[in-house]
This record gives sequence, C-alpha cells and structure tokens, in this order.
Amino acid sequence: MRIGELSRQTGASVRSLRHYEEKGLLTASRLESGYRDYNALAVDQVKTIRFYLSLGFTTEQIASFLTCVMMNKEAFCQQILPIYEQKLKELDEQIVLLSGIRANLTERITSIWAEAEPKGSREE
Amino acid sequence: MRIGELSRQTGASVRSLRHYEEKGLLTASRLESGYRDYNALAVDQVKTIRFYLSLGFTTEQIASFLTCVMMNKEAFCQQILPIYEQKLKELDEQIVLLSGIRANLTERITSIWAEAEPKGSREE
DNA sequence: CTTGACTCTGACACTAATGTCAGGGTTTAT
DNA sequence: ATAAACCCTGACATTAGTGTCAGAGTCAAG
Repeated sequence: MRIGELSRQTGASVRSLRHYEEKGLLTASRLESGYRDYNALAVDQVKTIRFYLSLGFTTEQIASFLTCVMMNKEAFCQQILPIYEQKLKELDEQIVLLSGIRANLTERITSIWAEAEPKGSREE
Repeated sequence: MRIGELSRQTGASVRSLRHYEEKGLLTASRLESGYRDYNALAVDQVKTIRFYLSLGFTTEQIASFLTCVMMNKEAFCQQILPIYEQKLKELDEQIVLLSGIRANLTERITSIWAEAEPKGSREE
C-alpha cells in the first residue's frame, strides 16, 4: 500500500510516517514512480511505534528494540529491560518534581484565599 | 551594578538576565557606555523571577503578576490566582498522565521478569 | 599604551515529533 | 486529455529558556 493508505489505517500523519522512516523505525520498498510501497505488516508496526511513543520513548530508543519486539513477544526481548527501567526512573523523578511543585502551589493558593477572606471579614 | 555582578549575586547567567529583560521582567538603566546599570532591588527581583520559573511558569505568565508581587505581598495580588489555578490544573493532568504511563511500564517490566525467570512455572 | 576583563547586539543551537509550505512529478477517474 | 488527488524531497516553524559564538566597544590596572 502507499503512504496515504498506511496513514489512514494507522492514524499517523503522512509526515510522521516519513519521519519514522528517517529515524530507522520503518522501511518501505519503492514503486517505479518512487512512491513508497508498504506491506501489510507495516500497519502493526506503525501502531507499535505509536504506542511506544505514547509511553514517552524517543524514536532512537524505540529503534533499539523495535525489531526484536516485532519478531517476538515483547517479554522475550531482554534488551528492552534497561531501557524500561531507565524510563521508570525518569518517570519517578518527574512525578516527584511535579508533586513538589504542586504542594508549593497549593500552599500559595491557600494563603491567598486566607488573605482575601480572613475569618469574620466580608467583602463585596 | 553591572550585569556581571548581578549574575554573581543571583546565580542567573548573564545570558538569562538579558533574556528576562527582553521578556519584560527586568529593566535596567544604561550607563554612558551603553552598559546596563541595575539597582540593588534587582537582586531580589531576579531571585523572584527564578523562583517562579522553577515552579514552571513561563516568562509571559510571570510578567503578568511580577510587578504586583514585587510591590506587595504575593497574597495581595488577586490576579495571580487564576494563573495559579490554571497551573495547578496542568500539574494534575501531567501527574495523572505520568502515573498512567508509569503503571503501564511497571506492568511490562513485571511481565518480562516473569518470562525470564518463571518460578513455580506455569509456563506452557 | 597595552592587556585582559567586561559588556554590547545579533544570531544560531538545542530537544523532538509534527505541521506546513513550495515546487514538482504520478496516478486515477472523468 | 485533463483535473483532482496523490506522492516526492527539502526546508523551516513550533516550545522556551539557556548556551555559545562572533565581532566590536569599554574600562581598569600595569
């Protein structure tokens, strides 16, 4: 199939599909016209790519394990583990950071409310 | 004081100080030479700017309430409230998103371990 | 007077996936 | 045959703060 059809079947924009190819995540043979020609497996592959992107992996990271994942069950690809654990570490750090900011912000909001409406005071 | 001194006293790079000025967060008079000349209040102001940046506000957002905050207690600046609440909403969305990804990832890691070391194996 | 530290403006780089445009070739349907 | 729809490459923009460089002017100390 050509790139427009693959785009429709996967939800990825044509631009993105070309980008995945540029990053080594997706390959296509070429028709005589120079148009990309994808086989049916490409649909699954693109969906897999987009799934990992949604988990926050970069195309470079995905490239490092995608071949294995497409050929085996994910659980069979040992090289994916350190990448997952690295990502998990980043996520935890990020969540801690955001939670700290959130706490600070909440406290500030509370203070402003307290200042605006001190007990017993009434403003119009 | 000149920009290098302000940089030393605040920890902000010279580049950043010029950027804050460009974004309307910081003003300086000019010496005959064209050099920026900051007064002593600038130190506090820059520290305040950096604090709000660390909370994740953009220079544009900070610009909208910095003048009030520098002249009053923060709690006195009513216009800051909707911005705080907007930020809080974004933080919550972000934390929920990351937590979801984290859960997914944790599950995957567990699966891989299970596959690699099937104890009490219920393996086919 | 010279050297070195300081400052100025302006510009490009970076992250990373995606949008969008330009200018041109191909396929398909009428 | 012609128009519409499709595809190609290449390039620049986006976010937002910061790093870094170039080329030039200023200032203080020897």
